[in-house]
Parts: sequence; structure tokens; C-alpha cells
Amino acid sequence: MNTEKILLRAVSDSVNSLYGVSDPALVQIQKTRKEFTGDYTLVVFPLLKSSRLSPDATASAIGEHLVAHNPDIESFNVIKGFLNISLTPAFWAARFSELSSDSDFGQAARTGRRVMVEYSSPNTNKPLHLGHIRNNLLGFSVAEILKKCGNEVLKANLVNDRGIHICKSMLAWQLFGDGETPQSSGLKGDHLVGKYYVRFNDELKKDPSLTDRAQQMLRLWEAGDPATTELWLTMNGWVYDGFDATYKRLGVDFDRMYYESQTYLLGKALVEEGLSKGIFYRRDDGSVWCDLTSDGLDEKLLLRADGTSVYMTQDLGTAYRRFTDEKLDALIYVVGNEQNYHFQVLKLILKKLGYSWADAIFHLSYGMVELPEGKMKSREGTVVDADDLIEAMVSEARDMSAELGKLDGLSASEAADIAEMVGLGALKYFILKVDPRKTMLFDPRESIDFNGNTGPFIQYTHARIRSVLRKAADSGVDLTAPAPAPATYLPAELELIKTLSDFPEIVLSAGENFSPSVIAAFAYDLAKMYNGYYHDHSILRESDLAARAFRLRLSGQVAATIKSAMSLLGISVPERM
RNA sequence: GGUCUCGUAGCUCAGUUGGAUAGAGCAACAGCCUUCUAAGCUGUCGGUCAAGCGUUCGAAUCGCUUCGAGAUCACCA
Repeated sequence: MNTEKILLRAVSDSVNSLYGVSDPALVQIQKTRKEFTGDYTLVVFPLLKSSRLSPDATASAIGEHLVAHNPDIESFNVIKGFLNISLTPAFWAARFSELSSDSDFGQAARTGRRVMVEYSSPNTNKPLHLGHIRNNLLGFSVAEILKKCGNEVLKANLVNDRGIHICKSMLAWQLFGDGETPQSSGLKGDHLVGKYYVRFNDELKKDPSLTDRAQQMLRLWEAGDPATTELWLTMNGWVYDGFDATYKRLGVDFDRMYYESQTYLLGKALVEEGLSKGIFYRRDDGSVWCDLTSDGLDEKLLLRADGTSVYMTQDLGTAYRRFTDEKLDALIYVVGNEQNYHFQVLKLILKKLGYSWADAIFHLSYGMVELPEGKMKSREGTVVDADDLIEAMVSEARDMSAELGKLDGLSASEAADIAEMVGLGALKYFILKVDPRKTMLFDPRESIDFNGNTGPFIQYTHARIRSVLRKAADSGVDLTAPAPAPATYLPAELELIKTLSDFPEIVLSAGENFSPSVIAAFAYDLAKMYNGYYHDHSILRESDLAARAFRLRLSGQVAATIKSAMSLLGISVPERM
């Protein structure tokens, strides 16, 4: 049970016995703003009708009653109708020993819910770029957060491995590739295939007939032509090798891989069902549509005149299959906001078909990543390649670390690990600290920043704490030995305990809102608060042994919580940096 | 044109289940390393929360209108 709920109950009891108010909506508890004294604040305005007293008199009366009946409540003060309540240091000390003895602090109880998060979902004709990075980081992080909220989570990736765009790469390679392979060229597979996609578009200017030839190749593929299938398998294989390397370096993974070549025919049964129920209709040319004009939308095509399916058809089918096969309670699609309309229609059609689980579909819509010069455009060569960006961040981290002398005395592999952690930590934090639905700006120069509200700042705080703990252990302090509680606590220590104890609620809030930025903000606040404490109070030089032992335990808990929070963002934290 | 999203400090972003004097970082300026890691800490400067009207004890937050930015309304996926 969290602190806020404990207090809410106490306040509700007081308000009820004083004024007979039992409506929970009228009891509004929030954290006390830091410029005032207190831990939690009751807003008394909603209670004035029942109390028939002034705001201050009402607040004082409730405050008196609370202090008289709750030993955990130490004191209160009243400012302009706000009742600020302070809990006793003993209460906070008990909270700390409770949370520090929890080996999986922050982990919520099992909900029994099974949730799928689909993310990444790349096309196999070109390498990943900055936009995919936002998608991958969001999807991975949201999946980890939902796990921490007690759900069983399946990470899914639906690879768009078929279609005209792949045929373009295949055709260009066939015509101009001269047998080039990743091995012969030294190029990463996805980059090699992407190179021929670009080549196709270049050659198309000289020879417009290439479009028809690509279409012809697509028909051959759909007909199962052996040679075309062989080439398709080969080139997709190169791409997957490339993607795997990028995924691995980014630290993202998947429990389920889906391929559109295996799912693109799904959904036709649902179309038949909709036709027989009269929800869809067939035009004279044989195409099938769903009329959504009464919902303020347009008419949506579901089957072409030749009977082939479209994007919506297969998404209907895959959603149906996942809910039935995987027994899902929720399905989260991490897809850019340019597809808002698609998902709106998807849910609407499934509802019209009568599937109640349509409400359990959530489109986690995220905004585009823009560059200082505007949107990324592949034709103008302004796309930021994922692999290049990661390498640039890591390289910058390596240079910065060396410059600061942080790598002195470390082995080459230790130094490389740190550069990798810090570079990726900076990138991931930079992207995840922003609210997902917002369009965000990425400036390649300014974004490579390791000071202030950044991933490395938080990683650094962790490394510092670990360093202190190592020194303590080296000097013979047994960190696991039980120690007497200190006689008193510093205000900064109580503040840290309070912040630490918020972590479980923060996790739940991040899960409810599908928002890693909530976790990022928490980790930053905790690190910042700890740095102030670290600056003002020596740990190892503290002469009072009980105080020193407590500071070590508190520091250790801060480090562990930072590590846990950062892991929800997919960010590793180093032991030193 | 219809639908949807967004607009907070010079820049990048928090804060949006309605609560007190709207917060961080960057940039700029001024300080702090014989003491546990200065990727740190402290301070100064910086705001008509796009604008207006409304709802109410109280609005950056909710509603309406206007302005501005973006997305979408494909027999592409």
C-alpha cells in the first residue's frame, strides 16, 4: 500500500467524522509543492459546503483531527485553504526499510493480463533510420514498463517483407549488381539492399520502363516463381542480418516475428463475414467497401475488384488472429502518427463486426523526428541513418571520456563498453524523455550533449555511487550487515526516501499513459536530488557509524533504483565512467 | 474542404485526472575541486503558457472562436 493511499484513508476518516463527507471525489490529496512545508496537501475548497467554515478554519480543524488520531502524522500547516500535512521521520524510515528490502522494488503485482506490443515493423528494402529509432526505443521501453506493471508482455515485429518496394531493390540488383554481396562489398546487408533501392530510383529517371518491370517481378513473386523467390529470399536474408545487428546494438528484442509474406492474405474471411452481415458492400466492379460516412469518415476499400487484399484487409486479419491465437487482453501498435486514420478505421470496422476486443487495441501514435532543416527526405539525402547515428554517438562518448580522463587505467574492452553505454544512453534518453505523441526536433550537433538533463548525467550519478560503495567495501565496511537506525535524518535524506518511495506509482503511471518520458523525468529528478546530497554531505567521512551506514544504504538504494528505472528505458548504467 | 494532433523562456523540453508564486536543461554571465568521480554543485538573467471569450472559489490544463504548424482523407504499406 502506498503512502498516498494510507494518507487518503486517514484524511477520509477525519473528514467523514468531522463533516460527514463520504464522497471520495471531494477528498483531493496531492504532493506538497516543494516551496511549502509538508509531504502531502489536502485541498479543502471542495469541503467548504459541508464544513460551513472558512477555508483556513476547515483546514485547521481537519489538521487537528488528523494529528490527534494518526501517530504517523507529525504536524500540519495551513496556507490559503491548503492543508499541508507532514509525516513523521519514523514513518519515512519505516518506508525506507520496507522498500530497500524489496529485491524487485517497483515491480507491480501480476495483473494476469496478456499484452502484445507491436513495434519496429520495418520494410526490407532499406536500412533503419532515425524515425525507426524512435519507434524501436518507444516500443521496447513501453513493453518493459508494461511488464513492470505486472503484465505478461509479448513484443512483436511485423516485417513488411513483400511488395513493390522490395522488387525495386531486387530488380536493380539483378540489372546492375554484378553479383555483389555483403561479403564481397563489405557492406552491411540492409545497406547493400538499400543501395540498390536508391539505384533503382536513379535509373528510373533514365528508363521509365523499370516501373513495369518491377511490377512484373511482383507478379512473378506472387505466382511463386522459383528464381524470383530465390532472389527474394537471398536479399531479404541480407537485410535481416543487417537489422539483427542494429537491433542488437540498440538493445531491442522480440518474442514474435511476423512476416507480411505470410499474413497478407489474412482478413478475407472477415470481409466475407462483413458482407454477409450487411456491414460491407460490393460495388459493380466487384470491389468491397465499408461505408464509414455516418461516422464522419470516408468509404474504405477492403478488397480490390480482382479480389486481392489491401493493407486494411490484412490488418483486420492479423488483429483477429492475434487476439484469438494469443488470448490477448490488449494489443498496442507502436506506429507513427501518419497512420492515425488507419487505426481509427481499423478499430471502427472491428467494432462494427461486433468484436468487443476492438476496444483493447491501442495505437501508440508517435510524432515525427525532424531535423533542423525540416523533415527527413530520402530523396534529398537528409535521412539520418540509424547505424551512422549510433556510431556517431558512441564515438563522441569515447572521445569525451578520453578527454576527461575517465578511461585511464581501464582495459580497451572496458573503455569500449563504457563508450557504448554512454553514447547509447545519451541517444536513448534524448528521445525517450520527450512525450511520444509530440513531433520532436533532433539536432545532430546539440543532441550529442552529456551534461544536464541527459542520459549520461544519470549514468554518472550511478557510477559515482557505485564508486563510493566500492571504496567502502575496500575499507572493510560490510554493506550487508544490519546497522542501527541513525538518531536523526537530514532533510535531504528524507527527501530522497520520499522520492524513492514514489517509484512504484511512477511505473504504474508510465504504464497507464504508455509514456517512457514519465520514467525519464523520475530518473532525472532522483539523480539531481542525489547529486545535491552527495555534494553537501560526505558519506565515507561521516564519523557517526550509524549515520554512515545509513548513508551507504540510502546511496545504494538510489543507485539500484536509477538502474531499475533506466533499464525500463533500455539504458544500461556503468559501474564507473 | 473534412477529420485529427500540436503551439509553454532565445533553443530543446517538463508540467495537461482543473489547485498555491508556471519548472528543468542548453546557451549567456558569476562563483565552487589540498576532502567519497567537477559528465558535478551554487547563483544571476530569461514568460501576455499563440490570441480572445467562456465555465468556477480557482484555468497552461476544460469548452467555443480565431491565428499558426503538422498529419491524414490511396485499388501504397
